[in-house]
Amino acid sequence: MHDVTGPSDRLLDCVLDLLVAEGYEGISIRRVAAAAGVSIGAVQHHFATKDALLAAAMDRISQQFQERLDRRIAPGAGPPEVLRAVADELVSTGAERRPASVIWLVRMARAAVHEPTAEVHRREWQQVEDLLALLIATARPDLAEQAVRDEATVLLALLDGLAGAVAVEPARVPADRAEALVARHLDALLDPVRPSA
Amino acid sequence: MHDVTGPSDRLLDCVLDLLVAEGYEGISIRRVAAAAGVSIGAVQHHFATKDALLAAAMDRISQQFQERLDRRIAPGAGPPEVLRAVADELVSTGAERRPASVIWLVRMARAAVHEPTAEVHRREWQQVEDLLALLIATARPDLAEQAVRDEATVLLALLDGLAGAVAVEPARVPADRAEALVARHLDALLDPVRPSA
DNA sequence: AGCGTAGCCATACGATCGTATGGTCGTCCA
DNA sequence: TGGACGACCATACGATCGTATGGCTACGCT
Repeated sequence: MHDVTGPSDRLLDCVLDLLVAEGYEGISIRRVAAAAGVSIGAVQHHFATKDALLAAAMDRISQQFQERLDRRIAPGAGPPEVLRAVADELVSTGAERRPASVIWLVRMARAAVHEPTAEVHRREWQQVEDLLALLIATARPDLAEQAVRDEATVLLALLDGLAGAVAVEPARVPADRAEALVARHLDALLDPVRPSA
Repeated sequence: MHDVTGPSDRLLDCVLDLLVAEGYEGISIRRVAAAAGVSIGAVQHHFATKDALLAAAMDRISQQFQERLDRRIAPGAGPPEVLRAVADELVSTGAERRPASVIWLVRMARAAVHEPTAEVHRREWQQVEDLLALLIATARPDLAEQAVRDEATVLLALLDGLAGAVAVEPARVPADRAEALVARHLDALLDPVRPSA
C-alpha cells in the first residue's frame, strides 16, 4: 500500500492551515515553508509560483469537499435521508468543521475579486445545486421543475448563510441551532402539508 | 451648508473602491494615496496606521449601510412592506449594488480570521436580526417568540446566501431571480395559510 | 507682527515579499 | 561506473510594504 499523500500534499495542508489562521493575506512562500519545516526552495520545487500553490490548495479543498459529499451520498439511503445528510455536510457545524467553513468564506471573498477562483467556485456550486435539485425532485415528485430549482437555490443559499453565521457569529447562531433550523426547513420541504399522522 | 464629506472620507471611498477591485490584499497606503491623488504622508496624516485606515473604512460602510436601512424604514409603511424593503436592501441586487455585496463578502471573510472585525460584524448582524425579528413579530402576531426568532435567523441567512450568490455567481442566481425567491419566501412567511381571498 | 498648528509632501529605513540562481545530495538506470 | 535527474537547500535581487522623520505652506489667534 502506497501513501496517498505526497510531500506536496503536506505543503497544501500547511497552506490551508495558514488560510484558516490568518486569511489570504497571511500566506507567503516563506511562511508555508516554515510551517512545513522545509526551505523556500522546496516549496518552489513543487509549485513554480505562488499562484500555482494557491490554485493547488483550492483544488485540494474542492477534492476533499467532493470526497466528503460522496461519502454522505454513498450508503444508498432514500433521497430524504441523503438530502438531510448533504445539508448537514454543507452547514458544516461542529467545532472541528469550522476550518472548512472559514476556508469557504475566504475562498468566496477571493472569488468575488479574482476571476480564476470565481470560475472554480461557480462550477462547483452549480454542481451542488444540481445535486440538491435532483434529491428534491426525487423526494417531491409532485413539484414542477421550476419549483424544484427554486427550492434548491433557496436551500443552498440558506445553508451558505447559516454556515457563515455559525463560523463567524457562534453566539447568534450556535451550531446546534443552525442544525435545528435546517431540519425545520427540510421538514417543511419534504412534508409540506402535514395533514395528520 | 457645509460639506458632510471631508478629505478623509475621500480616502475612505478610495479604500472601498480598492477593496471591491482587488480585495483585502490589494490595499496598501501607497495605492490608496495614488488612487486619491495625494501623497503617502497625506494618508498618514488622516489615519495614523493602516489598521486605523481599515477600521475607519469598515465604520464607513457600516454607517452607509445603516443610512440605507433607515431610509428604507422611514416612510411609516406597514410592517410587511417594511420587511420586504429591508429584505430587498439586504439581498443587494442590481449591478450598481454589487460593490456593496463584494465588500460584505470581503469583510465577512476578514471577520472569520480577524477578531476586531468580527466584533463589529457580530454587533451589526445581531442588530439586523433584531430588526427582522421585530418586523416579523409585528406582521405575524400569532407566532411565538421562538418561532419569530427562528424565522428571523433563517431569513437573514437566506438573504446573506443569496446576496453572495448574486455577486459571485450571476449566471446561477441572476439578480431578478434572487428577488423573486425572496418575495416567494416572504409571501409564505407573511401569509402562511392562504385560506381563500 | 509673531507664533502655533493643521495639512500635506518628499524621502528614508528596515522588513518582507515573490522569484531566480546555483549548488549539494541521493537514487536509479545504462 | 558514471551520468542524468529529482529533491532540496542557501542565498541573492529587486520590488513593495508600513512607518518614521523632517520640512514647507497657509491660516488663525493673540
